[in-house]
Amino acid sequence: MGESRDKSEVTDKYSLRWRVFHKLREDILSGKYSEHEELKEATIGAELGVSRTPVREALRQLELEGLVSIVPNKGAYVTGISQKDIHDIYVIRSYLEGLAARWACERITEQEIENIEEIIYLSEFHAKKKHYEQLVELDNKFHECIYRASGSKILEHELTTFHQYVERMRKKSLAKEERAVKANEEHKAILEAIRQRDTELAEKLAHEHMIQTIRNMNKEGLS
Amino acid sequence: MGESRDKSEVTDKYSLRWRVFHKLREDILSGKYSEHEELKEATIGAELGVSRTPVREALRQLELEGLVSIVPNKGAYVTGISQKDIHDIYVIRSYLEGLAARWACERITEQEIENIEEIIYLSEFHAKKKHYEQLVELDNKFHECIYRASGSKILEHELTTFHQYVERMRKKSLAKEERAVKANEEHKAILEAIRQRDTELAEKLAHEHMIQTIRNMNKEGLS
DNA sequence: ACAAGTATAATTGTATACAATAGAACAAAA
DNA sequence: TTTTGTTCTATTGTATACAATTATACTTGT
Repeated sequence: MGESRDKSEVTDKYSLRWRVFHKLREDILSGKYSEHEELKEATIGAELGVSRTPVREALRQLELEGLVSIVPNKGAYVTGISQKDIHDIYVIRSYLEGLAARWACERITEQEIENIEEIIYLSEFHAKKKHYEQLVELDNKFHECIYRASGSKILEHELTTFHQYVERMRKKSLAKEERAVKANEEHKAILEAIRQRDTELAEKLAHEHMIQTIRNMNKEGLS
Repeated sequence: MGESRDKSEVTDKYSLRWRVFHKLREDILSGKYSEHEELKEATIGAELGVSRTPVREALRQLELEGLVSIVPNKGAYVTGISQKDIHDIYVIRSYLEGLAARWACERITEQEIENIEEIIYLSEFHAKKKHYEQLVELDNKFHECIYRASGSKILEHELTTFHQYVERMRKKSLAKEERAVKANEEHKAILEAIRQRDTELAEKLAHEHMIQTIRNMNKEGLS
């Protein structure tokens, strides 16, 4: 990757493996590679200007995420994720987001509540202004705050992974003002339930928030 | 790992990376390494008689599973999983197993139902005979069949990972005849609900099956 | 023409060599 | 004594070299 010195040294801070990993993930999710396509270490390395070593490490990680499947001594093949997979992820999330909200009721601190309030407040602002970039960022933060507040390392880890997984889908979803506003209102309701320590309601609302997202996704033509 | 030629050539079929990965995971989960302990590539490589390369790949994978955390240019540190983490995993599984059973209702084939019947039948036999090794194996198979029958690649992948994660806990659990018999009866009920295509009941039973497992875990002194 | 077997090439698996980084030990100055 | 700066060492990051494996192409015999 020879584009050093053009985007501040921050870019260069990341290891090659990290960059290859994210590049490949992005390319797979964006459909640059077709299903079952073979990913040859040397080829990818050459394209990205790195040796096979970081490529291999990245591929091994992607295997664990289920995005490529590796046949020993043969090669790595793109698995990709289908439209159905994305739907499944949202359904799974609907359960786990519910659980996270439930646990958050029992463990959230005043400080964390205030942080989330600020996020919601800012989201209202940016929704009005149609600052979609920021909206996605704030949506990220809202959910990650809930995950954190659940007090469960494992659940946080799972949900964060899924969350990143469907990032490109969310970007589309929130780029509709109507949905952006509604999503934020749902966030508000979830926070309120958590503040009241109403576990059942919080779980239900968080669950339904995902279901709404799925509905919205299906309404707009998919992919 | 110089123990070649003692356990049939099957053992040797696996790549070094695979072996290092599983060895490390086992060692971390069994508490051989203490929390925050540093895992040096060269040291582990020397212990296992392999070079740093497979060790590195294994560590990167373990990072994604959350068992080690890697600080760039510094090292890999054991994260391990606490008793609470295990509890959390079971609660998460209780939701996802429910979902898997629900989806299985809609998609399972006659052939798959028969396979599961056979597993249950065999489990009864081995439970009576106190063949605990086989029981764990059959318990694995039962759950994996349900995961497969759910028709969701993603859900299957998630649940399989969790399942392996808590394997050592399950071994203890099923080594009590009382629990082994009860677990099998619960399996039977779940299958019956799925056969009747009763989605609500199947989900509820699969969910409660996990809750029972948690209760049982807490009864016996934990790890 | 076709099948089987063998050589050849391409690709992954593993080991090692080299580069970059971070931390420790030590020395010098205040 | 404390602080700062420098050297040295240990460890990771990356590239390359070599080994093992798999797939391909070719040859040979029928």
